[in-house]
Amino acid sequence: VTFEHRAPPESLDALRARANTLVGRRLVEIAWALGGNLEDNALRTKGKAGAVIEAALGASGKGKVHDFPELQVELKTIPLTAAGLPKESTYVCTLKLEEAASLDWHSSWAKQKLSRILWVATDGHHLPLEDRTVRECLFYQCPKEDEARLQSDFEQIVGLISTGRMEEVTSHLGTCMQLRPKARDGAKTKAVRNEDGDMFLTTPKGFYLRPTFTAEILARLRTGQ
Amino acid sequence: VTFEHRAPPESLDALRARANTLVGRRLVEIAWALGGNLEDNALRTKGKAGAVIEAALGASGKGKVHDFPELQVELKTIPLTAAGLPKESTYVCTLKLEEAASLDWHSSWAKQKLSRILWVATDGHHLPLEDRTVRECLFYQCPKEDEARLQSDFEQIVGLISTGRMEEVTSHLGTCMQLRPKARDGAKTKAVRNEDGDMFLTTPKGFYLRPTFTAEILARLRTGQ
DNA sequence: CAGGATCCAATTGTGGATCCGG
DNA sequence: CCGGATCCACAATTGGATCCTG
Repeated sequence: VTFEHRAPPESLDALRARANTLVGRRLVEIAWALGGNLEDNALRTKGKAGAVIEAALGASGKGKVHDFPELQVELKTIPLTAAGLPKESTYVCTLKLEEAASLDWHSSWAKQKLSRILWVATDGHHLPLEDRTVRECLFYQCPKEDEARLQSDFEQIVGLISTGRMEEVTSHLGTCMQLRPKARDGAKTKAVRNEDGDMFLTTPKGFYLRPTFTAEILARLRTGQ
Repeated sequence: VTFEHRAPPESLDALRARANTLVGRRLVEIAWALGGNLEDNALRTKGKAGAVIEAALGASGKGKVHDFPELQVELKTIPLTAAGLPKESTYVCTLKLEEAASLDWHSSWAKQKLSRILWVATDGHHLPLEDRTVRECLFYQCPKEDEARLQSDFEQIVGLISTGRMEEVTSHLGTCMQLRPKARDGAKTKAVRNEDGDMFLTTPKGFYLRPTFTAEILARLRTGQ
């Protein structure tokens, strides 16, 4: 699993053009074009499709909010079912529980990431990683209507946490975006202190887009909004 | 399982008033008031709640389209979950497959039955039959918007059958109303001949309202349309 | 059988847990 | 650990099969 990153694209049009050259190609072909491969000994493939697409498009947001910092664009690789619906929820960002009380939607990491997204949809999830293909690339600029729904979900969740009602926050909250565990097995409960000075135990959490919301977005983009 | 039927109600208001006297009562109390009981040796209770409610309200549409022929009202007893959502789909009527080609929505049995419905919703489906209660009674007059959706489902299904494409008709069709098997185990495949003279094998089928559609109807009726 | 529906095995959905590369 | 996501056991849904009464 090695390959070179391409240079960042110089404009949104250049990025979209580059993305469109990937459509229909197998992931292993894309890796070859970068001088690498996808052969490995790993038992699982989590995250590898995303890593290849990132390299091919020149995503380089190391330590930045966006994958393409100059363009303020987030890249999301999403697996589709045969029917063209998202197979999975989409990770957005982690939430620092200790900072919840001081978070505001309009300056949040979540809003920044969700405002402009290049969706790269992949196909063939019954096949080995190499043989999966890029099905379509769709550019999303978050409309006001969607932002209002996302803000509502965000504020409900962050509001409960900041008023000390963490135990009421479940993954069931949010019609577009939910809060779920985010960490590998080892990274379990830790103690955090909120701004009132209260200590509580928790596990790392992240925001995710629900598959139904992503399906709605993709459907609109396909029909030209 | 014996009880007397009450006389038919003389007006829609009388029917609604009579229905409202059942709200909150246990099914066994309703049977007692009719001089009967609900004790029996049957292993299952399918249809018994409906039979008690029919008797108590004076439904008597023997051989007629509606349960209350004078009022042109259909009675539907519907089990609810604790959250107040329908637990089951709702049977509408059977479809005579051999007549499909000559059926028209506006003169159909389905349209007639669905145009005016008294919903009697029951609660407590984790309890024995006797202890289940009547939760609410809601009168539905099918609005034009709903009728258009029902007509669309009906015509899609009937259209496929009447053009000889029975094998394409599945229970997945229809967003409001679907076609499903309707008969007990013994009543299996029989040969029918359609109007083109073609013979085909099939099983008895009936129209059912999907739980999501019924949920929408009930929610609207509760909030006063 | 027709009319009243419910039952329940199989499929779909989802949220808590987990995996990889750097 | 963080950022990239996927995995998968169990809950929710559903549609094919079935049950009772007259």
